Amino acid sequence: MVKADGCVAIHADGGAYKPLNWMNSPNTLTDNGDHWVVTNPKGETLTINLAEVLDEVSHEFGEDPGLTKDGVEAHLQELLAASPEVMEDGLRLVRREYPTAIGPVDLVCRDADDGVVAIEVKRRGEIDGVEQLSRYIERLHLDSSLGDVRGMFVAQVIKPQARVLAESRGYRCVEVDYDALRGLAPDELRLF
Amino acid sequence: MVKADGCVAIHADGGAYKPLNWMNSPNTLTDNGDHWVVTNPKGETLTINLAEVLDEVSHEFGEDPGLTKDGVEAHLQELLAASPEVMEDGLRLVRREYPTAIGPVDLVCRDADDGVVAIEVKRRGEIDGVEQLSRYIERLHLDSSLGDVRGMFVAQVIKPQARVLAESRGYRCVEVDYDALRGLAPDELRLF
DNA sequence: GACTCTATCTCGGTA
DNA sequence: TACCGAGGTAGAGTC
Repeated sequence: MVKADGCVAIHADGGAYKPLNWMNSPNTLTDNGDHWVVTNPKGETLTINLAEVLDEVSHEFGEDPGLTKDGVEAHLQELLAASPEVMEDGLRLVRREYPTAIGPVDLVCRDADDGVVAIEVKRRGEIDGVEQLSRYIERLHLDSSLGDVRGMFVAQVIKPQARVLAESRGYRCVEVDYDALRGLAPDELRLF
Repeated sequence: MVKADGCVAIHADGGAYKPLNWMNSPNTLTDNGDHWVVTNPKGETLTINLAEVLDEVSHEFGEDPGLTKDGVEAHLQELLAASPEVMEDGLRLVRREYPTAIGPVDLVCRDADDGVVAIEVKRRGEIDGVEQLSRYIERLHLDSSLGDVRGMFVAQVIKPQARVLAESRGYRCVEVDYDALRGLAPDELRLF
């Protein structure tokens, strides 16, 4: 199996996981008819002798959409959506993944005074997360139906630089404990 | 990719080694047209939604010949054949894989006194290796052209029980250092 | 980019 | 059969 990045894998007809032999990209494949030679910049060589060719097919698959994993940032967001009061007393969820033209806002809530709060959720709170929140808030301000929008930056750990930037822009910073949150969540969100 | 043992692997178009997702055999695959459901006895489920089918090919490959690895017992035997004096002064190779009716003897040599020596080579010397050597020597004694045959048991490590048995039968025990042997071998046998 | 840690790890070896 | 350790580990997350 030769993939789009040039890597080569030789699979046996059993055992899903590991190829018999392989070479990762970057490499170069030379097709010599009855044998292929694959070499990489480290000077390693993989020679494949072809005894018989039963089939040979090739397809273009285009961009790899990749995988999105469950149980990390998405799961943290889910837990916070289920228990907004953990972040601030009186907070109520308006919606998760609130759509804007520049991407969805993780959480939009209303506070005890009915003011709109835009919340950016990260596992590790760093500067780029604060910038992201700023862009969303700027965007939400254009939506006159929401009135004034307050920002809140929520993460398991917020780095000092990120905290300074966020607070200088008037965003509240909240650190949350993932495990405690998990214990607090309603049964249907718990994994055990 | 579905293999002969029923295992299923979903590969992205890059990164040779690891599938995006997979399920090992034993399992059962149910083809529901637009989606496949793979389940295993542990109760785990893998559901594959088919967005588009570009190609579908199937081949019978027959018995898997497997892989034989270099650098293990066969390689040790090769190195010893190239340097018999490592095992005993004056030893000269007669031949490797000396054929008998019950299988090949790893090495047959002649010692300084021109006596025939049958040698069993193992990575780890255990009792079954000594028994194997005994059978070969018994067999070689039937071959009157060789005269008396002495036994030698050679391994990287010889277990105490195996050593006791071998020496009680009059076989010399020799432990050899693979790495030292490798450094000692002629250039064409060296890998670097 | 270097380093650390996890894995439905796989795979081989040994008690 | 269970446990332990290495791997061309790969791959993701972190500093």
